[in-house]
Amino acid sequence: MPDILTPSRFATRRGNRRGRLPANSLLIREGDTSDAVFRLVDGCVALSQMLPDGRRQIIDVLGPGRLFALPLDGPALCAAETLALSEVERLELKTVSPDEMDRELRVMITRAQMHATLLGRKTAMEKVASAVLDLARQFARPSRHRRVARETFTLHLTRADLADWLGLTVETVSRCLNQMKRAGLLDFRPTEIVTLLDRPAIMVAAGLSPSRPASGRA
Amino acid sequence: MPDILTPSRFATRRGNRRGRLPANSLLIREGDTSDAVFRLVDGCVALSQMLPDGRRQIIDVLGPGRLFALPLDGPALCAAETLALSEVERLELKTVSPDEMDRELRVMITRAQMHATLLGRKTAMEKVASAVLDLARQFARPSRHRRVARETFTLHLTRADLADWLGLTVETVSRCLNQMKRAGLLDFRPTEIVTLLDRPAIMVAAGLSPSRPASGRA
DNA sequence: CGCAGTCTTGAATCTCCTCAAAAGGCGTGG
DNA sequence: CCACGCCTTTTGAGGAGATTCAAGACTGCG
Repeated sequence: MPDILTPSRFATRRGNRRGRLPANSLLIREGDTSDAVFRLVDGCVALSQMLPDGRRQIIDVLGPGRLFALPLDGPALCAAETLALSEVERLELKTVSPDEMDRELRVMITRAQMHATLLGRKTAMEKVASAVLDLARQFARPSRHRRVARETFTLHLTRADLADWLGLTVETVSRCLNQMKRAGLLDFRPTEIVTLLDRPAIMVAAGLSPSRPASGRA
Repeated sequence: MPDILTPSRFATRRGNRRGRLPANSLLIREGDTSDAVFRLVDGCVALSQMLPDGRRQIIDVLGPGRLFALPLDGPALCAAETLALSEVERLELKTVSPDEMDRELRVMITRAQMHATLLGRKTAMEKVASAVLDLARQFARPSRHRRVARETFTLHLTRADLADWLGLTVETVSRCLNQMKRAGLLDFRPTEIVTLLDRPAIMVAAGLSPSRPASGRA
């Protein structure tokens, strides 16, 4: 169970605008409204919705730089929770430039559209491969060996998080990931450090031609 | 196959801002960019994406009043096509108030988020029931008998469109719809006029408590 | 060291898909 | 007006992919 940490409590942390939060902090509850937005400075945040019976869907996984908790019209505001130790900045709504808000809204839509195609039309394997590519871009670690360009990233999500993001079950996610590992497409030593060993093959597995961009941001 | 009708060709129709388009007109192709947006005055438009191998996902189904083809950052602009005889207004980007653009962006996000939950976490039956409720709201027909409040709407989508919207197959959509019909939840005489006979039961079938709003617009 | 939580793996089950065929609608043309 | 063809929809039977259920392995932590 995530700790609860509402926007107001967050705001009172030394009265300032910036805070460091442990993993699994619930920043926003579904249905909350507020006069502020948040910027993820470092770490990882997930936006999610729940069905009445407890089924969960993670709408988006955010990496450093993303804004969240933008005020939306409908009643369907997402819950937001950290998936890793994160640094979050609270911004008064009025202090955010319309341009920046706008840009974030567009990023959200673009990503939501791509994700809808993933959820509705891709196989389990394609979903997992697509997720790996997206996370590799958002959470890339500087490669230690400069010569071999091996992409590595920190997987902040648990299998359960991945499942809720991709519309699968934990077991299916695990099976796909290990299948890719056995096939030599990627590797994960501890479960949270993932290395892409064969990016073109992963792109094919994701249902993309090995060249296509597939980015969701500018 | 839809007729093609690019924004430029549309714009040259008598050089004016408004046009009446038959069903299955392709208004925007995936990847198009433009300096204008469109407002759906009457009819029905679907936004969709295709995977390289032809699988299609309908991102959203728009009813009268909605804006579409807003410029987005990423490469993932949707194709837009009419699903019915529609009246569409072309608006120069500069003439649209930022507020209105903003509002539409928020509607799109809210709906996209709800739809992600539907695609990732609902059963076939729940998906179809949810779709029926959404369409009933967007395409409600004035009820003839004022006394009995029977909701009726025009189903502009084919089974194939519904399938591509809900991440199902035509057959599954047909089976769910007919199952609801046999259970007395709804009726469709010609396939395109749908009547809600038992709204609470449909809401339950959609995975909602029978009271919850489930709206995606203000 | 041992417990709790996460992850992996296997076997059985089920939902939804695939394939196939028949039925219904609708416009065209005889 | 009916016949024909085309397209959409419906329905059935069988199969596949993902889920469910269940157990065991691994990891981190007190």
